[in-house]
Formats: sequence, structure tokens, C-alpha cells
Amino acid sequence: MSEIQRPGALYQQVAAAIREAILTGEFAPGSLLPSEAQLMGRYGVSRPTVRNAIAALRAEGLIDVRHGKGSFVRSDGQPALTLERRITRTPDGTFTMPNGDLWNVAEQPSTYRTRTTKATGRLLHLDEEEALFGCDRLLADPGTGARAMHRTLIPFEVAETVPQLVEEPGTHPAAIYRLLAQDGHTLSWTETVRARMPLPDERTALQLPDATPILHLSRITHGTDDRALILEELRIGADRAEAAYRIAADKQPARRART
Amino acid sequence: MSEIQRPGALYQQVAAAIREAILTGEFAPGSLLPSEAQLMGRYGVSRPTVRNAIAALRAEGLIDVRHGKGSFVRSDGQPALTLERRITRTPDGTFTMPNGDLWNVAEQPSTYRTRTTKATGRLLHLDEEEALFGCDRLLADPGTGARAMHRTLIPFEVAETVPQLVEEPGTHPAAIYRLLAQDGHTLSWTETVRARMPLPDERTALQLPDATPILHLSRITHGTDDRALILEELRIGADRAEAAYRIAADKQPARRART
DNA sequence: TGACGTCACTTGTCCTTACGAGTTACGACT
DNA sequence: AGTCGTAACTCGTAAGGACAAGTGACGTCA
Repeated sequence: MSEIQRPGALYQQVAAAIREAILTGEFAPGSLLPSEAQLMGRYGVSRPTVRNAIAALRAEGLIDVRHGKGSFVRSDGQPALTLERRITRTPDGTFTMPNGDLWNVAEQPSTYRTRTTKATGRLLHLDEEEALFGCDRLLADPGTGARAMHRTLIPFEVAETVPQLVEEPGTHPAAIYRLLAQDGHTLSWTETVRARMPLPDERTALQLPDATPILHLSRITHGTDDRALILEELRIGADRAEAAYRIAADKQPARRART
Repeated sequence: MSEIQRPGALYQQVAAAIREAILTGEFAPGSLLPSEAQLMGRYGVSRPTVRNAIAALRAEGLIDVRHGKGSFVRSDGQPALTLERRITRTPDGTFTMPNGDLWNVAEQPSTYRTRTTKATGRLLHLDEEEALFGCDRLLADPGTGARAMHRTLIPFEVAETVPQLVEEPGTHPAAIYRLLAQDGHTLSWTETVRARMPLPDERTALQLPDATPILHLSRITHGTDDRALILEELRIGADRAEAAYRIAADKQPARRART
């Protein structure tokens, strides 16, 4: 009978006790926790209190609960997929990227027309309500089973210059880059990484467990004069994937104060 | 009296109704939701059911609840801080990085000795249980109020070569890079980005709201022969910060199959 | 031996009741 | 007029009971 002490609410004390037991290894990763009834007896509290404590540990991502079976300690393994966010240009004018496996379309791509929002406009350096072509894909990695949502957004202005981009919705990003390069652009890219909790539709589409954030990668393809040409977005469960970048020290002349 | 329909549990239907009202703009960002008592009346359910629905919306990061005041629609603004993960080398041998503001130490750095775990060993290409020097800092950005946890891990082997690294725990990363470059290394960096829910101590240290993941950046400094010299880790709330990278197309000769 | 139904376990849902604790506004008292 | 206490709101915590629903094992029956 391990009685509980100080800090805060009862259910928090119970949660802390269980968390402690998990982190010290009393409950190994993957193992089954005591049932709610057993925890009620162990700590001398009612079932709502036990459930409240378990809900807290769930929100922390420490445990997984399965209806009819019990609560299991989540194994905090590393992400199975490392997204190498690099781009290589071959002398014949094509582009290649790692992680080609991920580009397996799990559903038919859907194309549409939309307008810039505040967020996408900021990334593309466009005003709000500018017309865009969009294409959404649901991707699946056959090796790991990871799923991802991919979105391509192309401003009308750019699409008029390179109409093939819109005519063929199945275009792979590498092919897009090639078309833009053939159009005379010198390409470079910037990518921003954000994380947030998924919306319900993202949870189901990506088959995410509880308390799992998503990585949200936004890649801008810049053309000549750093003009923003294309916005690509990739959303993927943070439990399954990590993003990897190379950083090179760009050499710059020493600054001198102007007088 | 807006009665509720189909899918799943009562509290999920209530949650869906409220979520719908938020996303359609009936409840604007920042505005006050009806109180629990009002929601009980509006949907004809008991208080636990209402609270269960609200807990679901909380876990999604859609709303913030304040004791004694009510539930507020969270405004989904962009992160205030963009971490530009670039490194610039000046001709005089020093290195500079953007976001210097973030390097304001909120507490005294703490140094210690530890050993590689499975995760850190993988990143540093070392076996497990290799000896490391560590230094932890809590950083604060004066502009945005964002907080971050910074950690530097240096293998013993590297520290023996450049002892200044360990003697002066307050060393800024840019100064570390300079010391390594002066030691004859040609530096390059790789950085991997992960996201996960915070542990309780991270939640309090970073002052994170509910349902807020953290971005976990791991930067490896590579020396000559791509040897891993230093591991830096930065943890910061994903509501306050995003990470930005540049991607350059590295040119490679076309591959030919070897016979 | 195989198939299937039942039962004992698990967690999920929902209700009622009660009180504690933070917040705010109003009104009475000084 | 200013101060302060109280009342009325808010959400937080905790208990109790009841039944639904998923899971797996066991035993019975064909």
C-alpha cells in the first residue's frame, strides 16, 4: 500500500507515481500496466481519479491504452524514417532527392484552385487572396508504413509560364524543378519546419496515435532573383519521421561599418 | 436547442459541434466559449460529458481553459520566432549565426559528465557508454519571451584535443566552431529535427501551454573526414518557434552503373 | 477435432452529487 | 470616495453508480 504525498491534486499524485514507476523501469516499455481496478486498490482512490491520472499520462505520450486490453508503456524508439532533405542536380539537368520510397501515392491526387491565405501568402511573398493551383497527395512509405500528406501550391503567374505544371497533376517534385530550370530559372530552396497537434482529419489520414504531433515542412522553390515559385508542404507524424538538413558555412566578406 | 446526431460517443458529438462552430467562425479566435453550464443546457448533456468534450478540444490545441474565467478559442498565429539555422564564416576565422537574441542565458549553465545513450551515440557515431562532457543552458528571447533549452555534448576524445572547450563552460557555439577550425578542422554541420510532447519538467521550464509539442533540433558539428565532434541540442516550444533551413542543389556527376 | 457461445476480464461512456478554488463585480461599510 | 467583504459566477477535483463495448480464454456441443 504505497500511500501518496504532497504535490497538488490526487490524480496528479497518482500520475506522478505511475510516471515515476515507468521512468525508473519498474514498468518496462511495451509492458502492461496494472488495470484501473488494480490501481484503484493500489492507491486507494476512485475510478475517475485513476482514469484522470491515466488521461494525463496519455496526453504526455507515455502510455497507450487499448480498449478491452489495458494500458501499455509506450516504447520511445527513434523515428523509423529520416527524411533527408537534400537536392542533387545531375549534369543532364535533372534533379534527384533521397527518400524516393515515400513517394508512393496511397490515393488519387486531388487538384483544385484556391487562394493564398495569410500563412501561405507570407511564405510565397504574395498578398492575400492571390490565385493558386493546388494538388494534394496522400503518400505511404512501404517500408515503415508511415503516411504523409503532400501539397503543392503554384501561383497562377508561375503556372502561366510553365503550363505543363498544371496539366499533369501527377508531376513529381523533381520533375517540377526540372521544368523550372529549363524555363531559365536558377533554383534554390528554403524550408521551414513547424510542429503542432493534428486536426481530427489529419489524425485519421495519417493514422496517428494519441499525443503525437505532426511535423509540418514547408519548402519554397526560389527562382531567379529569389522569386518564390512553388510552395510544397509535407505533413507527417512526428513519431515516425524526423527531418535532416545539411548546413554549410557560407563564406562572406567581413563587414565594415559604413561612415 | 441544437440536437446532435450520429458519429460515436456523445462527448465526441459535442466536441465536433463546438469544433465546427470554431472553425466556421461562430466563435472567433480569442473569444470566450459558453460556460460548461451553458453547454450542458445547449446540448442537453451532463457536466462530465461537457468536460470530456472540452478536454478533447484542449488536447487538439484548439482552446485554452483558464480556471475561474472560462474557455477561450486559441488564436492559431504563426510562431513569433523563426530560427534561421545558418552559419556564416568570416575571413578572419570567426563564425556568426542569426538569432543571436536567443542566446540570453536565463539561468546559470550547469556542466556535468555523462555517457552516450543509444540516441546520442547514434548521432555522434559512437558506441554506447562513451564518456561525454555536457553543458545545459536555459535560454530566453527578450523580444518574444520564448524560452529554449540548449545542451552541448562533447566526447572526451574531442575535449582532449581542444581543452578550452571544457574549461570555459559559457562558450558560445560560434566560439566553439572557431576553436575547432583553429585546430585544423574543416567544419560542416548536419541537423535533424524531431517533434514530441514535452515531459513535465520541459513543460514547466519552457512555460508551455496545453497540447503544445516541442521542436527538438540536434546539430552535429563534423570535422575533417566527417568525424562527429560536437552534438548540440535545442528544445523549444513549437507554438513560439519554427526552424528555417537553406537547401542548395549540390552538383554531382551522373552515376554510371559499374560493370 | 472443430466451431461457437458464454463468461470474465479489460476500458469506454454517462449520469448524479458535492465541494474546492480562482475571478469578478457589486454593494455595504468606513 | 475609497476599501473591503461577500456573492455569484467560472472551472477543478473527487466520489459513487450503472451499463456499453472490446478482448480473450475456456468449455460445451456438434
